[in-house]
Amino acid sequence: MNIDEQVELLMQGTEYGDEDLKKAMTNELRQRLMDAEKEGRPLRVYCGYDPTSTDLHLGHTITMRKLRQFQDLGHEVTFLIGSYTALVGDPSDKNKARPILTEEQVAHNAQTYAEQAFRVLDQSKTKIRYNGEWLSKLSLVDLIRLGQNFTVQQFLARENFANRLEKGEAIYLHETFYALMQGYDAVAMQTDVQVGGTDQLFNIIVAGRKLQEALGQRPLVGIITGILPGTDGVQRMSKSTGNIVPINTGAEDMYGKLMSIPDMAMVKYLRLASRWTPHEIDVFERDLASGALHPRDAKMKMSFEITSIFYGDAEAQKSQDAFIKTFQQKEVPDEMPEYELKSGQTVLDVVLDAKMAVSKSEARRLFDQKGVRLDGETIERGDVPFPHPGVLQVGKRKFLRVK
RNA sequence: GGGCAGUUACCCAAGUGGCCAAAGGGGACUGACUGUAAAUCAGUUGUCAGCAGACUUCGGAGGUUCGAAUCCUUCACUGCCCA
Repeated sequence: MNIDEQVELLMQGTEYGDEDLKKAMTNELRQRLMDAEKEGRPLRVYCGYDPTSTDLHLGHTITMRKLRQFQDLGHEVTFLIGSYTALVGDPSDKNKARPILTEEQVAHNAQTYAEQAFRVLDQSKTKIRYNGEWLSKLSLVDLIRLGQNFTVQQFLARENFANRLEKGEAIYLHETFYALMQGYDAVAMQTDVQVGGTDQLFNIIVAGRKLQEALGQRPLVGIITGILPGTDGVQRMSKSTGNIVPINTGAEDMYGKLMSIPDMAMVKYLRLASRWTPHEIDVFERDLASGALHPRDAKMKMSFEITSIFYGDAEAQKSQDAFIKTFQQKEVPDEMPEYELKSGQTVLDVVLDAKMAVSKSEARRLFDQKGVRLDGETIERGDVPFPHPGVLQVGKRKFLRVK
């Protein structure tokens, strides 16, 4: 790949919210790539992850995909675990302050986090570091010196702080330290390129670059990846919104969840989460627009690709077959949980015992709403003895083989 | 440190003594239509109970009252203004 193609690939799916900034970063990236080639050294690229939770979802992997692209182009990638910053809590893109984690939690989360990350990253080419390595050594005076590079106004101008200010919500002083700490990460690692989501724009472009410059380093190139919408296609994918595609969910579930996203979001998913090249995605987009490609088939391709990243082609194929059978041909899926019927159980008992409903009231509602079927026959009432062994279906997608 | 305002169900937000299990919106769930898409329509959305009814809930604790989300006391948390 020549430099221009590399730039195109690496800038794919980025979002700066400002054309000038994007142009500037594109140019700086091109320059860096050329310099690196001349000097015969790889670029030092990193992205930081705060191990605040253990369940990764597709949205978390966007920056990993980007790192992987750098990796494949021969650059040096560091997977930075924010062991120390997690103790502070990132105020980015939150309307509330994050809870502060204990060291044990951080250590445990970091472990599971990395395990999942290596489904995207090439483990043999990835360095893992913890920012406690250098941040824990800073003294109070050091922190104050870092703070001298910033004004309160710069922080107040930040969108998320400004929002909270306007809404009269709390902004804690310690939250402002976060950007300084992250900026210092860039300095400590002498970073050439930092990858992060749009919520990290301030931390990367303002904090990181400024500190590097102040401390005599060449300011890094910020690669700001766009936001992956959740399964609703509109809102950012996040656990609290409940629109996530989890990573550790099983191939079938992942494939199914991907099939349920709105058409609008398909291309975005490909640009941010797939291994396809910009050109391949352009073709896909064109065929979709011209009608040469049916949206359903298009989405199946997309779902296959993304599922395959995490589970491999064989599993993705199996999931696709199961999907066609269950949802397109309306047959019962091959694999489903099994349940041993105990004597005297009513249908309600089984639904509850198999955790297909949270409470009795909810189960009752499902019966009333004709949401419970046994071998395709709607069961109107829950308080009758379980009629006969068969496949119990609750709602559209919950199946249970009752024996 | 002082003054004022606020804390309601998954989220936002109404409700200022009985008509409140608590308006409205969002989200979620079910059904219809479909491509498990979107849009649309209908319904549901505290728990237990086959209608009736009972129980728990409105930041925490205590109190007034026949009766409290609503009044009082106190504690905790948040914001605003003043210092």
